[in-house]
Amino acid sequence: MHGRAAAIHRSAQESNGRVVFLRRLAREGVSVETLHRPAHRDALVALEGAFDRGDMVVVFGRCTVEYDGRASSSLGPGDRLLLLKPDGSALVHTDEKRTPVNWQPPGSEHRASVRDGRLRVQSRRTTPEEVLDVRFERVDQLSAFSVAERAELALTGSEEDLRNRILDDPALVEEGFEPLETERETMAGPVDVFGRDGEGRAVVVELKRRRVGPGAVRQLQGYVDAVGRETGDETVRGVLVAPSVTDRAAALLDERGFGFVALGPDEGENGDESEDVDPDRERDSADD
Amino acid sequence: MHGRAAAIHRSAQESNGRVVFLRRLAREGVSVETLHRPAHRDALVALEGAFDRGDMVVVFGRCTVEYDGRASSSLGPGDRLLLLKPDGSALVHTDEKRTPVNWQPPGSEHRASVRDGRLRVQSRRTTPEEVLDVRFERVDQLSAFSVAERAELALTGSEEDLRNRILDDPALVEEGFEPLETERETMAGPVDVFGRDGEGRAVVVELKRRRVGPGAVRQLQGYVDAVGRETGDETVRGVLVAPSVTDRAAALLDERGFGFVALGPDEGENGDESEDVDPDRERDSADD
DNA sequence: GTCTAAATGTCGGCC
DNA sequence: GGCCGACGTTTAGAC
Repeated sequence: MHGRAAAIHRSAQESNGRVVFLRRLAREGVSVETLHRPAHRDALVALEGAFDRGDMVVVFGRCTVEYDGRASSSLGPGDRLLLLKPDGSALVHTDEKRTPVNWQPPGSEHRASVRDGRLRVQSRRTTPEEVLDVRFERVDQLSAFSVAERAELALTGSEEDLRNRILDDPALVEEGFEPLETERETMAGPVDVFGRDGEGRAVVVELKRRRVGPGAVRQLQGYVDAVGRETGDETVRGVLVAPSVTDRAAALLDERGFGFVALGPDEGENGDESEDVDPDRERDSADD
Repeated sequence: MHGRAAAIHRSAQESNGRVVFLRRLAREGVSVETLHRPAHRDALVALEGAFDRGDMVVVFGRCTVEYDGRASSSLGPGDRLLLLKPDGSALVHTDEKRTPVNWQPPGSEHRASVRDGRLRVQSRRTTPEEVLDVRFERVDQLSAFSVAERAELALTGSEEDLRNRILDDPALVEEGFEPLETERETMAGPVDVFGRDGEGRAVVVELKRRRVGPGAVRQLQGYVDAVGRETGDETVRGVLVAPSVTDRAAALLDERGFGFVALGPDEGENGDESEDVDPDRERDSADD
């Protein structure tokens, strides 16, 4: 469409003897442009056009990948899918795993070139300085997608939902609990919910949306210690709120004298027995 | 190519009046099959063929996404790219961010169907039970890629590299340090490096490949406490090894009397002044 | 920008 | 399969 697409058409015809397919659709604001088995030069022109238009680009082919930045990596030749987003993200996917084998975060700058008979896509960013280099020896397909319509993701079941649940009904933590502050700052970091119990003692509440291990207890311990030091109060209590705990976490909670409340972010989850439950009772007991 | 492709061709011709493009290439073990603006039934047949062959699939179009499992989410209509992998992974990408807006981990099972005039791709897994539902109102393009060649990723700059660096030259931690055990188990979790200093005192070393905050100090504290309790030794020392620390982390290290060694996983990184550096000196000092 | 912790985190390793 | 911590984590929110 307009100057860019024309340029791609022209290049396609110039591609000496190789079969190049190009299709561009524009309907309801969405357009797709695809090259099959393009010559590198044609792929290059198409890429530059897609970058200019702010398209999402998919390149599939045989390539190598080099990365250098926070760490360094090298990936030998193989078939991969490269996804380039207009926000500067780059993802290199193999046929396995949810996580890309290599990537570049949003804000990076993509550049394409042809060198040594290869299509090269470079993505660079700063702070920290990082470079991703994808060299295609063969491009099987290149597609540019124009993204017209968006929508917001609505997600439930987060830690924030758990917090709201507790602020709505503080008795879920324990009878008489009064929340005073969320994200209360301490030297060890922010406390999820800070409040007082029925007898006026300070209570640090740490929330987790899912089953927790020793890390959550360390976190709670760190906050309890920090509040203790910073207020001079030696009687600060700690309570962990989570759907469940591992054995080790339960033992640590016990050792430190922390409370545990079995509660998840969703309505349907173990919200009933909130009376300062001994963590041992929450685990699968041998006698049931 | 062979039965499957033929079936798609046939279906394509049956697609009443709609323009459908199909291309299948097979060279050097790689093949690509693409439908442009397919009717949902054609897309369905192509998807099933791709699942059978173990192809990587990309679907771009206007869709809604529902997810229910560890959390729940809903995503209104919009243009997205769906990537389906033969290992059961599913990724829904918008034109922003490195992280997919919705996904399903490896091991899930993908099923495609046509319902209510929409192409529906469902991905389900168990343990935990999770479902992803992508409903396409319009498919702009569907591509199936056969992945033939793979290669292993070689990455350097990890925490393991840092550990090896220290095991090679324990004096980097401090003069006289003797490593005795890695991944030493404690109730609070495994200690990166456990050893003794020149005076025979137990030393817990926590390694981090990058700049650390309070979390790393809490981790170290948890291990030091655990080793202290489990051995009855009150004199256990803690040392954090990382390229640098935040102010809060430095203050916590100081408070707990832990040591800090400025060292990263790579050769070129601050490996020189390893003599039990006061964390304060590692931070940007007001007077330089 | 840095800092701090959440995340449908994902992933690997060990049990 | 659960548990545990690393990860080029990424991302959001606060300062």
